[in-house]
Amino acid sequence: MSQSEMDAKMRILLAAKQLFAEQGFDGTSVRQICEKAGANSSLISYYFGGKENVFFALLDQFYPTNKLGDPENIEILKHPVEGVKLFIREVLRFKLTDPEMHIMIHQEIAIRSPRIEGLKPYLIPYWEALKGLLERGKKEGIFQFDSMDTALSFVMGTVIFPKSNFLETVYEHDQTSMEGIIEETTRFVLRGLGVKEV
Amino acid sequence: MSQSEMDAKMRILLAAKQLFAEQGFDGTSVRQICEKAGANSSLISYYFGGKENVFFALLDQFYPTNKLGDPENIEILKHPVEGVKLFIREVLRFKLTDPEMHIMIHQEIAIRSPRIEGLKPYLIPYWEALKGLLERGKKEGIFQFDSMDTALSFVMGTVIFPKSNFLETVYEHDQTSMEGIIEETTRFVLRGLGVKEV
DNA sequence: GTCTATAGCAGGATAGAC
DNA sequence: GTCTATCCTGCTATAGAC
Repeated sequence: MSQSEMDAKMRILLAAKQLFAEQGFDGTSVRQICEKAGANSSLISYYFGGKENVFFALLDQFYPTNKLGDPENIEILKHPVEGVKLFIREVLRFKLTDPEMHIMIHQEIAIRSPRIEGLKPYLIPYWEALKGLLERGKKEGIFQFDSMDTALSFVMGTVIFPKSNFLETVYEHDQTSMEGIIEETTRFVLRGLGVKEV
Repeated sequence: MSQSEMDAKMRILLAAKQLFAEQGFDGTSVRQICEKAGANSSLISYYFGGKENVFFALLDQFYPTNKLGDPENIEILKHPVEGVKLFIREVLRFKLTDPEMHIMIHQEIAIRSPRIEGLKPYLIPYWEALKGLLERGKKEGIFQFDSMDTALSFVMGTVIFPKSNFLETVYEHDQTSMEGIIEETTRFVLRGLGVKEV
């Protein structure tokens, strides 16, 4: 792959990422992407073979490798509280460092898009890991909840729901650092799960 | 409005509600709606004046009146804990009794659709009320959090994030009653906000 | 590799018959 | 009020020149 080809492809990817996040996959046209990328619209077919494949190319390019599966973290994941902390940190780090990707994925989940099937391999491992942590924590008496599904939804909603700009008039727009947000979210979740000293 | 007209309009509304929830507004065509409704596709223009107006007709028809604004609830809203309980109950009641409407609205928020402007009058009063409760609770030392925006996002994510069917393989599909879900969600949120005895 | 031009289709909306 | 037929627009994708 030549340097210029790499650039054209990458320009298309970056433009698509931004537009998908702003307007959704359906709401974004191939023409729009290429105009923003300064490329000819036929190049989408040439490089990717269609708009849908641009979406999956974005996942390959920008979705982080699952840190929760790292061997070095195996020990941490045996401790429910530390495991949940790591889980929240990883998800929020992604959400806050690449908000476009996060929003794009959130949209796909929300609209139950046909691309969900292709998304599952990227997402499911995280939620399986969380479920394992919740199960273990409940068994050990550290977490208190009745329904696993409600608990999963609780943590999921808390960590993946992005700041919605339709509430801009309600938000105070307080500036909180990434570490601050991670810390406070962790406190919300662990307290919510019934952990006493957080 | 004659009885038969009422029926045709209503059949279209119900079909649209279901399809919007399943496939999103953009992913649903006028032809599809009318086929499901057993009506001619030109009737969308005749009755509503376009697809977008079907969306807003759904809001008028099915969005609940804001119970939090009822005079009888003024006293309750002065007590942060009781107020948050009422808030969660009202939002979850809507989400669980008319999931299609809830999912449809959640989608619009997620994709930042152009219809958001028209949605705001329906939604903002709830979030303003919640913000007031959080402020008061924090001032009174009942709730503990640093960032109002993070706290708002926390409660928002918890109550509005719907069960995502892409996680069907992860969920246990435990059957919990509406009251059970409301109770457990209330516990998550109040605990998360730092309320001790819940 | 990158362009122009266009095929081919599906969408929303409407005119006009009944 | 409800239908058929059709218009127009915008989309993705591709053929083929350069």
